[in-house]
Amino acid sequence: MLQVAEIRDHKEKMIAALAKRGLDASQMLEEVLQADELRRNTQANLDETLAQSNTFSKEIGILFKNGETQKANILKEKTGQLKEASKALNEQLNEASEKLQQILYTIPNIPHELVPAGTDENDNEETFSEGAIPVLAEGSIPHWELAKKYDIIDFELGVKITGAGFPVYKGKGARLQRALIAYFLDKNTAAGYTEYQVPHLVNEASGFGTGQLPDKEGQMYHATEDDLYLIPTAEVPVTNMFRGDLLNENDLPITCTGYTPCFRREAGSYGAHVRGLNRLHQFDKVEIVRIEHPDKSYEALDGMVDHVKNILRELKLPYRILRLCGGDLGFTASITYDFEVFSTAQDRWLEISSVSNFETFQTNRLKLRFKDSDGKNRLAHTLNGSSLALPRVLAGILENYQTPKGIKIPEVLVPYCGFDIID
RNA sequence: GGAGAGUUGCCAGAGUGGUUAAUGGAGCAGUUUGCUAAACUGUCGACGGGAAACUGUCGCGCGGGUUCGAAUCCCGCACUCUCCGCCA
Repeated sequence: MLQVAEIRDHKEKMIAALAKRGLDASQMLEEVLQADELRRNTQANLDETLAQSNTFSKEIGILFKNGETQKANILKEKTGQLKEASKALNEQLNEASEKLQQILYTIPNIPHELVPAGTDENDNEETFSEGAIPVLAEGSIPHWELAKKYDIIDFELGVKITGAGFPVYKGKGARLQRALIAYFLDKNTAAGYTEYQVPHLVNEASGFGTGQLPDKEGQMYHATEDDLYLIPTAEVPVTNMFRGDLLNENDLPITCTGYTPCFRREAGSYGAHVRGLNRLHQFDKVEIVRIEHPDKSYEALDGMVDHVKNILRELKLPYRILRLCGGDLGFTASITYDFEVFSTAQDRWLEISSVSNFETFQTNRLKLRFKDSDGKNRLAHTLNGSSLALPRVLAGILENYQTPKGIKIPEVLVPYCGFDIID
């Protein structure tokens, strides 16, 4: 959620930046300013009315104490009028605040200056790539066929017990997945991130805090009986651990990592490009989250990008990094770098990580602040990234490491797996 | 699922209708100091007004109500804890 004060000071700049998302925000921002002014004026009126009423009440108290009942009764009548006025003003204030809130909820984050303008993924900017794309032997096949061939993932079984998009991992497939999770967590904790295990269901307030609600309500599974949501990413419970906190400046940065399953409804997307592990309703992910001082958040973002790079380098997977264009940028992000691994047998890139700086967009909703050296309370910056999303890394490994003899295991994972080939 | 108790600031904790949310602790800042510690002083938050000094309103789980006046009385809701039952 944007800060009204920022809109007041930098409206034109914001409009220009939001245009990169293909959004003409001039009217929305104008509405925000109008709603805000109405709210402030109403509050000024209300405050004045209440101040007078308070003064009278105190006087009445004193008059009664002194036994001057008549004088007290005269004042009582006056407060009656003030009370009616304040009631009406209070309603107006609530209405104005509500309206302001509603508009603010519909405005996405301001893209960072590095973000290119653009409408969709074709306008994303490749900033880096590494790792040779392997030349596969004759007869190489996509991962869903490999999964069947080596009996390591069963998609039909998942359909039987739940539905499409809920695969069952089996044998060495399950073990490889567990190995990846352990490996990712080890890499993250070695880099200084504190490991957490967090709830997989969250309440409504948490959904609002990180911005999944109210905009993307349909993306989350909702357990209506208890009014809880299945998490679409660990970002939600992890970031919300700090909701409402007022930190000291030297508490920053706070760095967390956690493994969770992620649940996404993603209704209405079927076809060849979502086959196999490409897109699922339930998948595993290891996430990293940082709460940063505003002056250091972009340095931290670069650090996160480097960290993910290192992991992919160790796994020896061919990958590239994209800076998302305005049109592809998520609602809450100011800037996002997507990591994509090349899926050789499918001849396409698969997104395996998304590293973003949200600046104050989330912390403004979360009321997550710190006290700076001047004693002022300031909103912190939040950042997060996947390190990494399991199914597509798995797909990348299966396809890129396939040989006529079987699927080789990346060297760094062998100690975690206890075997070096799936055959 | 059943019964009971509770919710006050960063934490602990007093406060059953009257001007100011007592007190203690933590953290932070300042003073003092060879350094550390100690001591002393200051410091709750939100939203407004003001160039600033300063200042107004609100906040005792949330929402209503009674009253000139509510942390305190009344109604509804949420959440937490304890015990019982069930249970990995």
